[in-house]
Amino acid sequence: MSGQELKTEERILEAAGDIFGNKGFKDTTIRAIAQAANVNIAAVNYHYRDKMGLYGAVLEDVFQTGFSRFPAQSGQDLTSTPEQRLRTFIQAMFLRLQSAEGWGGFSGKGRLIARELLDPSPAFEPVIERYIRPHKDLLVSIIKDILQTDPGQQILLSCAISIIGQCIYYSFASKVIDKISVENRPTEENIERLADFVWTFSLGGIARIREDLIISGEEQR
Amino acid sequence: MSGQELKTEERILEAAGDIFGNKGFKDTTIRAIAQAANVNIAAVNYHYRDKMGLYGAVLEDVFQTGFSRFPAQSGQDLTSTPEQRLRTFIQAMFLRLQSAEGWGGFSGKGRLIARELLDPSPAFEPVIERYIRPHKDLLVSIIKDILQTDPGQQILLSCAISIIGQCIYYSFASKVIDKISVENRPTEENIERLADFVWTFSLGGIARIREDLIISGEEQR
DNA sequence: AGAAAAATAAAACATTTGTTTTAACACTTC
DNA sequence: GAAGTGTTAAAACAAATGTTTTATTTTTCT
Repeated sequence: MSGQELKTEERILEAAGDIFGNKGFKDTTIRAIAQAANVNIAAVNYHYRDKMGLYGAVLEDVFQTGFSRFPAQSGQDLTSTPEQRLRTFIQAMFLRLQSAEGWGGFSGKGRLIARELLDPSPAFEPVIERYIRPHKDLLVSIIKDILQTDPGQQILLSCAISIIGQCIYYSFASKVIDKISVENRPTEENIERLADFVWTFSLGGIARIREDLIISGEEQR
Repeated sequence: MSGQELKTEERILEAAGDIFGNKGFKDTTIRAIAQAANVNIAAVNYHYRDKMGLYGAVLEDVFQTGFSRFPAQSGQDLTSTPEQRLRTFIQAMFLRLQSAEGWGGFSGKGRLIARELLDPSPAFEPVIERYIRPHKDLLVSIIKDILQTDPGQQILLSCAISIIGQCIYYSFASKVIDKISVENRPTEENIERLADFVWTFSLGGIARIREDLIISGEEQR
């Protein structure tokens, strides 16, 4: 072995995560990954069959570690209020997307999910079923508890999209946000504050939607 | 001229907008554009110097037509409430991003902005200054009017990001949203409803932020 | 109409890049 | 320790693709 910490296969996975995240699938060259991982070009094909195979492995790895390190619900969630559960959910989302121990915020793997949302690859399909959909279901159930009524899938989903959209936009548009306002850059120190802002904003949003539901419900009588 | 409606230069611009939007810069080949535009490959280089030159022209054209067709404020905005102005702003944003007369929603140019937010190209810089920044300033001033107080740039910006994030997420993640819930797909018929949902949600969010400001303001005394 | 300029077309070029091949090396197992 | 298996390295290949060149056609201007 060539005297490095991790072995070839893992070094490739690590380097590939960063470069794929930063530049996207097409813009990433196997040669760049090989160089960053200090590995021969052929090693990539040897271990992962082809570029797409490597990408699929990266995707699975990134989601696996991200969701296990920052679960969307904490242990004592069953006893806490739905509002608190929403806070846990949003905080985890920000930490997962932005923190260095997570997907590395600015120059890291967090942008992989943004890329997949924009241009889903075949490798994303299983990730959706295993991670995204349950994640969405959890959020919807939290929202339902906050609303204290079931307004139907359409409105629940709209609420969920509004919340997720806020969170992901920070990692999505980070470069432009940075250009316009440094203070709102999702750095390590800002993460918690930004997450709590989104939390408060979303609670207000849900509350207003609830009021609207009640009003239109009364009108219908 | 080869018996087509528009002349070569414009046909290239039109085709390039769609393909760049759908597949991104790197994934788009000049040959594909030439074929879609019914034009020789060399015509692209002849009229736009190189691929990047064409991309820059597309970007400018897309933003120019988008913002002139769907301005973020209507004529009588000065007399209307800030809440109504926010509604106009959000509706315009959805129409711009999603309608067929705008940036074409699902398979169109709306995704160009998403791509630029993720990976800003040099050609985006002037677009930011000419369109994005004034657009942001307008939104911030509306929010300030709704809050009836100035909480400082940081919170104003956070509000703006939360609102913009919701809007853009629909065009950003449209493919995945479609996979999870067809009802929330931003089609022509859904646009207005979705925009009004985001509007209501955001008004609630801003209201809650305002309450928080007042509380923390009183505590400080 | 004729010359000059602009536009279009076809082919050739040069570069990048994913992949394969072949050989050398390292490690495991009996 | 030798055979076999797994891994790494260098070079070669083949396809894709942006760009240029050169020739031809069309348009414009006087």
